[in-house]
Amino acid sequence: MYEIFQKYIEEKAEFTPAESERIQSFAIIKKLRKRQYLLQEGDVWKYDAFITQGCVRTYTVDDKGSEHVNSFSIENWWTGDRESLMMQAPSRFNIDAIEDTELVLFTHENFELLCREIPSFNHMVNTILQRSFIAAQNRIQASLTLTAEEKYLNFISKYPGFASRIPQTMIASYLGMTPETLSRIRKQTAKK
Amino acid sequence: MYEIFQKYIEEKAEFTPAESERIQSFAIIKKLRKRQYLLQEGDVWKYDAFITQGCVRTYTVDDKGSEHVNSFSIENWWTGDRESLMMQAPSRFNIDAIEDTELVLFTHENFELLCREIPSFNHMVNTILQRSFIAAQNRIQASLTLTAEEKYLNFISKYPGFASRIPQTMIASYLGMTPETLSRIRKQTAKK
DNA sequence: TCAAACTCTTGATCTAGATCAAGTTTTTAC
DNA sequence: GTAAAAACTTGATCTAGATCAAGAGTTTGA
Repeated sequence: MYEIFQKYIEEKAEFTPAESERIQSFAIIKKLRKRQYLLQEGDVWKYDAFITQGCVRTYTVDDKGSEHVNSFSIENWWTGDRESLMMQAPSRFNIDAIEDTELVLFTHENFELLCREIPSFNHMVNTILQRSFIAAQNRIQASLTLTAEEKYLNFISKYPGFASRIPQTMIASYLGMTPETLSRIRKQTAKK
Repeated sequence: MYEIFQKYIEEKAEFTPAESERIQSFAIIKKLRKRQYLLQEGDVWKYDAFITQGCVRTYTVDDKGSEHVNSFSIENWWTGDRESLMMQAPSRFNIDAIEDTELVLFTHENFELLCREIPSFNHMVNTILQRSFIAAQNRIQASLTLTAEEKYLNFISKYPGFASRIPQTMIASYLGMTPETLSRIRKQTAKK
């Protein structure tokens, strides 16, 4: 499924055939079965990972054993733990597959090499990072200003399609509320 | 106060004298009096802004007129609205000075030019962006997992010194709680 | 320098959402 | 195909933190 990644980068920037080949030469294809881990808490994350098919979640587990979902990533998105990658430190996060998933991985050394060698690749990566940062800012803003119901409505309007493929329990966790609260909200909003 | 910025970039990367001069040639020095705006909601943000002295806050105002503080930035940090900058769209944020403040501004065109011309500048900017993203992720994680008291303790341990120069009302807003709640938490924790 | 306007504190009360509990439906795995 | 395990729903009750209110500092600006 490398073609999906190929198509993605060609939409974002221009590459010569030689550059495309260079990029592909570093790509590692990885498949995950549903529930399989991509990263476990305590391990150091070493890749830049792009999803070509499927869906993963990034979450932490607290002292009481409850899970807190930090993010979902589906096809045409990136995943991983940037903090662990950058600091070369053990990750606080777990990442596992919600569905059978296919990814394209690059070791971070190779990824940085590509950034240095290919200006348009570097520029693309930078743009993606900026967008990720903006999305994170918006999520913070939402968590400060919205009620539980507004958070849910905001979520489904921002990510239509997610609600149908991700269990409600996980969505509730992502939104910072209990599954019971989400269930009641859904009942409420369905009426309207 | 350009020297403070000079010192900052030299700690982050290596620059030839010609490069340093090139960077400085684009710098705009800006001073803000306490309460003065750097950016008002509805305006398009056009700069990359570094604080050499002082402190600003970034916040939104909701329909009911209440303010929600998104972030504080002090000397040796960057500020601005990346979303407005990137999309060239009116900002949802206000940025104003909590203290008399001095900044170094670059128009975004000049800033991008510097990124293209000077690889170490580009690399530095990229690193900063990555760190900002990581910080945003951590803030999301904290907002999902911590109680009000834990959020406050986390804040003062992460940003010692902030508590003494920023009004409590604003800190409460940043942490997503009311000033009354923060006041009570401070009373509680002072005892221990 | 002094009144007006903020800022912080403390108490009383309220409420959105959490927790606990139990039943129902859906998914999974052999 | 079916039993066990998850996932979801619904109701009853509880609680962290919000809201409302009022007094005590502190800052500010003419």
